Amino acid sequence: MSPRTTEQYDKLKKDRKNEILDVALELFGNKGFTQTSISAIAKEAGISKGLMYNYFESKADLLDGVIQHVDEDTMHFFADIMVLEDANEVLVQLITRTGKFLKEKREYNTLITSLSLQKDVHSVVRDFADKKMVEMMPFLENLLKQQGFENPEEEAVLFGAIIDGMSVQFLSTENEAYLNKTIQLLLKRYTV
Amino acid sequence: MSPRTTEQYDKLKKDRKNEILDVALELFGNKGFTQTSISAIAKEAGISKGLMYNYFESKADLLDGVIQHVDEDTMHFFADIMVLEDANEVLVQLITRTGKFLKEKREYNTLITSLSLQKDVHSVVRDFADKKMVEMMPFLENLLKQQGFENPEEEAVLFGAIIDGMSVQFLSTENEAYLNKTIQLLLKRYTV
Amino acid sequence: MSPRTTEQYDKLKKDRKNEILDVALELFGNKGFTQTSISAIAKEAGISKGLMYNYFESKADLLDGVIQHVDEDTMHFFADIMVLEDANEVLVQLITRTGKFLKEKREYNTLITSLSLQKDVHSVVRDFADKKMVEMMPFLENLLKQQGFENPEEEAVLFGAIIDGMSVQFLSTENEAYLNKTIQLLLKRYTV
Amino acid sequence: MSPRTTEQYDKLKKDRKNEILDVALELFGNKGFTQTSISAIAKEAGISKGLMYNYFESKADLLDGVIQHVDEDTMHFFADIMVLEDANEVLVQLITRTGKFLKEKREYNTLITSLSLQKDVHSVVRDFADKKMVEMMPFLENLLKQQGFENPEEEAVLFGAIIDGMSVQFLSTENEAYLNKTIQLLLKRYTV
DNA sequence: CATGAATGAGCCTTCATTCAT
DNA sequence: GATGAATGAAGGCTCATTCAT
Repeated sequence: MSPRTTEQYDKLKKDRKNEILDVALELFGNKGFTQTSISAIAKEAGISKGLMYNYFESKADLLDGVIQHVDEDTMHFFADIMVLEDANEVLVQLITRTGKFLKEKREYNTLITSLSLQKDVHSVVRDFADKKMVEMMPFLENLLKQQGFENPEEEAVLFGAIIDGMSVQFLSTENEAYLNKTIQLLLKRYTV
Repeated sequence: MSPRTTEQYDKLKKDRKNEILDVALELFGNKGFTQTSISAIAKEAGISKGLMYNYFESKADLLDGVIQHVDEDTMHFFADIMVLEDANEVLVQLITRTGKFLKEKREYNTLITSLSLQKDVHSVVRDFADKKMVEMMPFLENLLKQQGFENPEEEAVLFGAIIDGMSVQFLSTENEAYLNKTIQLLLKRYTV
Repeated sequence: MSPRTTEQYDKLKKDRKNEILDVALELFGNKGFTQTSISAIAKEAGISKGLMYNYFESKADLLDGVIQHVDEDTMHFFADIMVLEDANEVLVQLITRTGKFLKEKREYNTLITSLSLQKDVHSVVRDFADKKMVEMMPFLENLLKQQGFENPEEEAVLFGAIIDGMSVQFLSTENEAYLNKTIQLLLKRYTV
Repeated sequence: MSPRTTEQYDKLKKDRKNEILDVALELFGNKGFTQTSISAIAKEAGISKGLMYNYFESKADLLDGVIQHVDEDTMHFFADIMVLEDANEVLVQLITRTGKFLKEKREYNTLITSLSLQKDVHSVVRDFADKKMVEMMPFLENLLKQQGFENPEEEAVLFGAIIDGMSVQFLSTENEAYLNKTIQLLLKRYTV
């Protein structure tokens, strides 16, 4: 009889939006952004094509939404590492959580990696990549210095490359055993 | 006015095919496979759209062609390394040539990496990746053993990860200086 | 908290309806009927899309409403002219009020003119145009006869054409100065 | 066996293009630009929707094409009037040819008038309207002066209004008899 | 009475592929 | 062998209209 309250609407809308974002992430991640049609996402989400545009202004906007949505999760994933005092413990967490992150958010990582390989990358991704580099490297360097490495700067470069290589290998092959193995080796070399 | 000989025709056809493949690689690599239209390739190659189908059955077939075409180049790139006797020299060549390969065949590497991240990957790419893994690792292990590494198997895994990480970093950022730096570090660590 | 009386409701409903009609007229007139969406009207009127259908059965019905709504105004605009006894005064009023009408109800006039140019015009507009012709011409003829014109029938045709030409020129160019100038010329020629 | 020559292609393409332009003009003129879909034009022209884009880049481009196409005709319609020496003869031609132009190019005139009533008018139409005003009025003034009118400037304004009014009346009602009548009155008043 | 989520048809446009010449 | 006109199936997006609440 009476219309829904604003709160009810907001809740409903947010839930549905999240559902769409989840479906979109799965398809974008597995098939690629361009290869995934709005229709496919709508069908998978069980809604009409038109309704998609009630939640997102355009396909590009949906992509933004997907990335930001997971970015929040990502923060949670690594947030409390920064506050740890022991450098060794930070490295342990960094390595193991990266593994967990890759497994649990595989579609997201695949999507981001794919996008980063394209020339006309959405600014969101480019910004993200830049930030990662600028913020991460000095932080890493400092950790490795505390671990007693002679050339922490050089070691940080190699460490970063191993992480990225391990990631792309896992995302390409989905070989979880090999990922676990590489993580063990990282722990062995960089932590005690 | 005399008709061309069969050989001349074959030569012409091969040249033209190679030109198409070159153009296709450039566009596929920079814009992505899906984002590149047959029309665009034809126009860039200076031929008609229809003629494209004289050389390739479909867009997918063209992609196969592109990959195989560069694969031959790739072989040449690394072929004579295998016959070297000195393990150190092999590693030096392997590392430096990988750098050269990334720079000179950037579009190709971008294309392959992109494709390998997709679920519905063309079998060609999947096969290629598998082969790389199966053949490369034991070869690498052997080299590192000769270099005196205590755990050559483990070291091979890390070496491979660094190579892949370095690659994806370069392909994403196109930062050549950083690539060169990483190559130097690889040489420092794995060769004398 | 006491329920509103029926009268209050009716009043409220009428006010709201008029507001919708005003907004619709403005948008239809400036952007065109087809180019104006129900959503845009609802948003501009500050009500929900759904409520629009409480007042109007369809977009076409809303258009009907808009036209009839202004038609009432139009009557008021010209109503008391008819009762004037002096033919000269009637003409003066007819000419000057037409100018005022064009300026004050520009959107309406633009809308009507636009609609009248379309084949599949809503019957409302067609009827309106016919009526205007049938009723107006004899009335005009009579006036011009009283003003001493030798061929009042012919003069009425030209007079009507000037009015329509002046109108469409103003609606197209929005050049108010030129409109005023034409009005002065009309007064000069047809009144004393 | 051999492909068509460039000339053959050009001829074919031009013919087809003209056919599309004719159909588009008819539909745009009768139903309005926005109300006419590319599909409808293609169907009426007996070709596929996709082929439309082989001839015109977009719907807006097609509109441009339609307008320019008829503009050429328009020039021919009025071109040789300018060179006549006798002012009276020029006016006779101007009036009668305007009538002919309205009848023979009714859809075009309807389209142009419709477009000129919209705020966001395509620049082509706006330019056209401006030019008409700036070039036409002094020309008209001069003619009427030669015809012995006391206030040629004022008379030109009225003459122009009658032409425009007559036009919009005909385009709205399609009443050819009334158009002819108005033309006779114009001739009577402005020529001998 | 009032809301806005939801639908589905239709719109403009692109593109791989075919085919008459 | 070579051309580019032609097709038809999508794709992204808009919008009038309906309906559960």
